[in-house]
Amino acid sequence: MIKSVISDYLKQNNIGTKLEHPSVEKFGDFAVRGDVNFSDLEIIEKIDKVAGFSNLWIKENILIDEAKNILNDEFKKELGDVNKDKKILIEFSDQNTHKELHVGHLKTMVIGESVARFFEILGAKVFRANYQGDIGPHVAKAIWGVQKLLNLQNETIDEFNLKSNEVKAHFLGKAYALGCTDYEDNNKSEIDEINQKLYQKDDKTMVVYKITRQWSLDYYNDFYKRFYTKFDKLFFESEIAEEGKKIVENNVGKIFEKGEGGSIIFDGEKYGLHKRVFITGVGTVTYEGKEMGLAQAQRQAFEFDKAIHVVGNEQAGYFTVVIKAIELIDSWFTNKEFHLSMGMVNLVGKKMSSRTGDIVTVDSILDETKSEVKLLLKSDDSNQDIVAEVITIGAIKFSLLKSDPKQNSIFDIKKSIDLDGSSGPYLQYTYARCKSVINKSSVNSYELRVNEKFDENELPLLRYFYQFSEKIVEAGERYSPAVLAEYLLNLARKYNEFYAKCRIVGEPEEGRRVFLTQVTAKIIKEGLTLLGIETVEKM
RNA sequence: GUCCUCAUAGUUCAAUGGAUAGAACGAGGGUUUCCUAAACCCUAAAUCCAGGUCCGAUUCCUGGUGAGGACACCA
Repeated sequence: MIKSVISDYLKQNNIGTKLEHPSVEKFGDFAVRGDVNFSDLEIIEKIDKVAGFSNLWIKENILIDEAKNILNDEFKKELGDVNKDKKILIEFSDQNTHKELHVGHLKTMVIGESVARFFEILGAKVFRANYQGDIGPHVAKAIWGVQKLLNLQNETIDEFNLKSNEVKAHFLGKAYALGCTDYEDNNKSEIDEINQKLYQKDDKTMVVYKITRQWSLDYYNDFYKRFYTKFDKLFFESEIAEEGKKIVENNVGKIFEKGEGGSIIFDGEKYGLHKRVFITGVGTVTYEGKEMGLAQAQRQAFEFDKAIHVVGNEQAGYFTVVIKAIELIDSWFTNKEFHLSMGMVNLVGKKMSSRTGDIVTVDSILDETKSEVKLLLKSDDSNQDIVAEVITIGAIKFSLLKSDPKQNSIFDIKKSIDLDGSSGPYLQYTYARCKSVINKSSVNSYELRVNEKFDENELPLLRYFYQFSEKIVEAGERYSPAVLAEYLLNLARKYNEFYAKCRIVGEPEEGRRVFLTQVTAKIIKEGLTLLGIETVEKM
């Protein structure tokens, strides 16, 4: 009974599973595990789910149509309806001016950009926002350090200002580290004074502040370009601080309350969370307080349906409290604010810290990876530098995207970025290989016959294509580009396997096989684009 | 101390209650008169421990153990 119901169901839906497993009992063209024992309906659901994920066996005609849809971009139309008319604000926010960029920041930038692209292909209107800390003690420390270092070098800030973005940024990083070590030892009061002056907009301090702030911004801008990210708007702490403070003050007695020493706090404990200080006893607004202003500023810039804050998971507790406060102040924000909690990037054995200098700077990764890529390049490439750059960025981005963003990851400085195996270059290489085959073949487009038979080497590849759309949707729903990254790797492996076994050009099967190659190339290119990675035609 | 994550081959990661736990790196062995060897093929190698729920648990629950993080004037 069960068997016939399932069998009919599977046949109707053109679904079946592989037959080879020892624990399956055969019947007709289809199979199911032998030891099942629940109602017909339940088992159909289960099988459907299992079959939907792997070993799916759909009639070839359906598969061929799917593949054709990919080639002529039809699949994009369907995807565009998934999040149609949704407005998503994505905030990249763990950078501070006056500090150096490290791998952790890179992860935010790379994942944020990719998630943005997923929402775009799924039909949403996306607004990329960048939120940076350009005021506060860390800035004071850096400024203090800059002044000290310039004195030592006998150089004025205007002279130094003529140097390259990179030099200035590293100098600033060094100055910040110096400020940090000295803060603990003996110059606490001096640095605190600078911090006060920053908030009071003291003229002399502001001169140095403005110049050094620009150093950071210019430097970051270079990276945004190199990593194919651009922002619709930059939000700065210094600009929203006042508004945030006002909002907090206006809600004292309602949402906020007086804490110890004249501070203003939010008592999250009423909601099962914890208490946090929004305005300090001295009257300066904290990060939490500023967030109240940021929410409003972001709403003003873009009336979003959802705001996604791409920030490390160490901020998870912080965000639950802050989001609660935002929602209580203005119910418009209810269920719109979302913290995309990302795992941290740690160094082998220790935590990364820009205070102690235990960081892997973005420059060092770029330089090291690029020089390694250049060693692998064939010498007859005319535009070597462009190719090397695309592969370098691809390798770095992919290494950050290939695992679930929520997981913490470990970065090993000694083991540089992967260039083979499960890597960006592996995909780029497979793409270039496909292009090479396509160029060698005289077949441009091949009209597949009705009931065209694909042989045993071709079929595994054909069966893989239809999953492309599904994986994009899944990756979007889970905020996990890794889902697609994994799929692309598997597809590329399938293709390379096929390539190793079958000749394409000049064979009787050339038409079909070029078709498969074209679809593979198309998926890899579109897929990599979603990950924010470019391809090269030759490598 | 309270709370939150997490624990899978030597290493880095997959597996959203289903079939034989899947890759990559590293280790060992092999493939190029032939469309790109950044590739392909073969071998060895893993679910932290103890209970529970279920026909079925890496996945859910409880308790251990271990790692990371957050817990009032930092950002």
